[in-house]
Amino acid sequence: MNAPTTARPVQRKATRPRADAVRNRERIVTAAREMFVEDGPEVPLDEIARRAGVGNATLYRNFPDRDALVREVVCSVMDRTAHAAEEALARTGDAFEALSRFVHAAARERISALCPMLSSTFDQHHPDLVAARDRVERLVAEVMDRAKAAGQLREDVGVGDLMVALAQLSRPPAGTGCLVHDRFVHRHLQLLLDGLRAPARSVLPGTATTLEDLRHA
Amino acid sequence: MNAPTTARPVQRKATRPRADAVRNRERIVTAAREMFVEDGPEVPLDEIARRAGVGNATLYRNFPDRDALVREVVCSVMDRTAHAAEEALARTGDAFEALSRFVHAAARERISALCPMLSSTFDQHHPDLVAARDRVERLVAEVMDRAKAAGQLREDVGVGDLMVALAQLSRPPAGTGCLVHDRFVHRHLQLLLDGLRAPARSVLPGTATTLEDLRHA
DNA sequence: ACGAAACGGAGAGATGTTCCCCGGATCGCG
DNA sequence: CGCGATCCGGGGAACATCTCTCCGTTTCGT
Repeated sequence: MNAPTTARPVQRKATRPRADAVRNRERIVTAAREMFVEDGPEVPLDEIARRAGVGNATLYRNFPDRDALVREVVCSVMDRTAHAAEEALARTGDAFEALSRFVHAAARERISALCPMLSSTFDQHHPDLVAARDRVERLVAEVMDRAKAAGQLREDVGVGDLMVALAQLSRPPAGTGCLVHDRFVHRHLQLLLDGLRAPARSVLPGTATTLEDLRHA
Repeated sequence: MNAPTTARPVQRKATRPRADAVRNRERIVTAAREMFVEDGPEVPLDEIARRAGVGNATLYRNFPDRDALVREVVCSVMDRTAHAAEEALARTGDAFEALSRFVHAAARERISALCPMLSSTFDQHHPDLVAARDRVERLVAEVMDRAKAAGQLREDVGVGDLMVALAQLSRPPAGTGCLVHDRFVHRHLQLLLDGLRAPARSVLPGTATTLEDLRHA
C-alpha cells in the first residue's frame, strides 16, 4: 500500500503536484473570482474554465463540485482582505487614512466576491472558512477601533456596516457586461468614507451592526 | 366588425378590460418588481406568476415576452421615483432635507429594480422608457441643484453618482433569500448622505458623473 | 341568467448546464 | 536525452430548467 523504505514519502508526494497544475489551479480561482462578482455565484463552470484558459475537465479535477470552488474563492478573497487590513495597520501614521486605504484596497481585491457566503446553499461552518472569517473580522475591527479611538471615525457604526456597504458599493451593477470602471466605485467609496468621519453629521437609524448580527439575520 | 349605431364604442371597449384583469396585471408588476430586485432580472417568469398568486398563463397573456414585463416594471419604478422627487421638491423647507427624503423614498420604491436598464438585452430606446427616464433625470437634477445652490451639497457629484450609489446600496445582497431588513439599507444611505454634505471632507477621484455618462460607458 | 372574457394547471419543446471519457501533450526525473 | 506517469482539453450524453401554449373551468358584467 505504502512505501516501506523511506519514512514519509507520502506527504512529500501529496504536496508536490506538477508545476503547471498549481498554476492552472490559481488561474481558475482568479477567473472564478472575477466571474462571481460580475455574473453572480451561479455562472456556468464551463465559462469559468474558458475564461481561465483551461479545459472544463481541469476545473472538475481540481474542484469536485461548485461549492468547493466557491469556498476556495471566498477563502482566497478573505486572505487578501486580511492582508490589506494588516498593511493598513502597519501604516500607523493616521488611523483614518489606514481605514481609507483598507477600504479601497478591499474593493480592488474584489471583496464583493464573498457575498455568496450569505447564500443558503453554502456550508458556512467549514473550518477553513471560519478561521479566515474570524481573522478578517478581528483585523477590520482593529482598524476601526483605532480610528474611533483617534476620534476620526463616528462611533455608531460597526464592522458589519462597513463590510456590507463596502461589498454593495464595489459590486458591479446587475447588467451583465456592464463593467462600470473602478473609477466610479472608488468615488462612491470615498463618499461613504466621508460619511463615516467623526463628527457624525446625522444620527443613524438602528444600531451598530456586527458581522455576528448579519449571520443570524 | 364594429357597432354602427354609437359613434366610437371601439375605444371605449379597448380601454375597458375586466376589473379583475387590471388587478391581476398590477399584482404581476408588483411581484416582478420584488423578484427582480431580489433575484436579478432573469428570475423564471413562472415564479413571478406564483408569487403574484396567478397562473403562468395570465402572465403571458398580459406580457408577450420577458422584455415587455421588464419594461413595464422599469417604467413603473421610474414613475414612482419621479413622484418621490416631486414630493421632495414640494417640501421646500430645507433643500438637503428634500434630497434626503428623496433618497430614502426611492430606496423604499425599490429603485434598484431599474438596474436591468443597463443590461444589453433590453431595448433602451422605447418611447415610454426615454420619456420616463428624462422626467426622472430632470427632477433629480433639480433636487440636487437646489441643495447645491443652498451650499448644502458638495459640488463634485452628479446625478449619475447619486443614482448608482443609491441603487447599489439599496440592492439586497446577492445571497438569495437573505432579506437584510431595510433598516440596514437606510443606515448605509444615511452614511452616504452624510458624505454628500458640503463642505466636502475629501476630494473625489474622477469627475462628476451624469446619467448620460453611464449610458455611453 | 347568459355570453364573453379571463383564469389556472399541465405538458411538449427548447435551451443550457453538469459531468465523464479518452487520445494526445507535457512535466519530472534518472 | 528518453521514459513513465501525470495532466490537459475537446466532445458528448444525461439531466435539469425555463418558456410558452392548449383547453376545460370559473368569474365578471349586463
